[in-house]
Amino acid sequence: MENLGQITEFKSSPELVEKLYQYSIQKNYEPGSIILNENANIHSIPIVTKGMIKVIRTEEDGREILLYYIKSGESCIMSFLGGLHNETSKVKAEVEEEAEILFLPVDKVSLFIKEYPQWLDYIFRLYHKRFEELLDIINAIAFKKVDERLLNLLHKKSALTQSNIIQTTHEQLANELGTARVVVSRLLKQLEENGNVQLGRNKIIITEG
Amino acid sequence: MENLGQITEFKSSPELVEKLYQYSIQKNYEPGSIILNENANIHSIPIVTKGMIKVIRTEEDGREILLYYIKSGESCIMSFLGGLHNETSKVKAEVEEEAEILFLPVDKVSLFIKEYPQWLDYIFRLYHKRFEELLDIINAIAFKKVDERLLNLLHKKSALTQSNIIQTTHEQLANELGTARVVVSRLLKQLEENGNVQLGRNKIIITEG
DNA sequence: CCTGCTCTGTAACAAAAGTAACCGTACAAG
DNA sequence: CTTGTACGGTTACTTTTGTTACAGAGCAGG
Repeated sequence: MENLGQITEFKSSPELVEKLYQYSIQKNYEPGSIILNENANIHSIPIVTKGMIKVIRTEEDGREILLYYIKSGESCIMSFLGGLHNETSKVKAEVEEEAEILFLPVDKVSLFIKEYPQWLDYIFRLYHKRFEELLDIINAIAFKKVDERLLNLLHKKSALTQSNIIQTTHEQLANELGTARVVVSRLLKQLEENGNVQLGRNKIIITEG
Repeated sequence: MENLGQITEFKSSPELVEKLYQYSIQKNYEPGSIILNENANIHSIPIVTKGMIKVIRTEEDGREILLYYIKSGESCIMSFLGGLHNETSKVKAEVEEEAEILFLPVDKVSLFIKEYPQWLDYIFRLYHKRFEELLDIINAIAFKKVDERLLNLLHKKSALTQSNIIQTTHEQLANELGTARVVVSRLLKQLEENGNVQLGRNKIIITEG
């Protein structure tokens, strides 16, 4: 998705698409860049047009947990509400894959809601999606064991990158799951023994499913 | 709150309030009633005008976890989005305190969005609130130990009922925290020894804070 | 006053996850 | 080639939470 015109809700309104491009500022980011920091003020909302971003919740002591990914064509809906209410961000957003992002000033966000019903539909759809993802996360951390969550995460990453080779470190995975590196190493070893994965340096190969 | 006109967003539009009453069906419920079941179809969204409702996420095996409370004047925003997209509910809603609820058909929900900006403001505000509550829940179950979460829950209940005497059973608390009864009993005993609470049958008295 | 029910207290044990410490190995930079 | 650093493997141990099982306490209804 390199063109906002491809977004379902926007197909019926080229005018909206044009306005979006007109009022947004485009920026490019390398993997690892921080788009949005916890407690940062929000002046504009990001719409991802290329690449992928991950949204992370952090605890004061530095521990983190992955909430969800923002894929191309999607926006960070938390920024949206935060911006609307003039609040600071409750999450951190980090670039996972080289990304191109449009930043739309919050005043335009509100304006477009009044003028373009498609824009509101878009926002609602994303809201809905994020809500469900958060519910899934809650179920996972409340009821699932770490090994199952780990395997799920690997599958999700595999699906996102459309490859069964995952480039990451145990430390990374531990952060995203909100646990410690040793735990991940231990469980990965088990998964390898069970034939679920094959381990390498900075690399995990999924050998089933 | 017995009157929708008292809701911040609605003060500027008595017309909207009138319409809400006109198109809604009012029902009354006893504590323990289930307003909305997981996987139920959503034809109308509930607006609580009296009492309190709790929203619960359940796992297939019967385990549950409390998400948040819907207080008087608030609505179940999950139903809203679910209704909009013609989906089934992902959560269960149970009456905590004797409640009076207005049910507004989903088609009216969409209609009002177009006609009354206040209605949209209301929806956005609730969305925002729920989102933050979900984030808090995630932080709690990911990073906090059960004893801390238990104490938090007790304080929350105390604040909601404006009383430091909490009427509940250990079983109840365990369900809301997504853990087992023995665990809660054990931790409550510890809290009692630490002087945080005083225990009785069907009753917990908070003795500090 | 007895009976049956629900609620609570405890013990003993198992499983899962967290923590600390240490070592070897791959890899990049010099 | 050497050296420093990041990464992964492993051990030993603690803490936390889950599980099972059972006994006593309070309470309502007959």
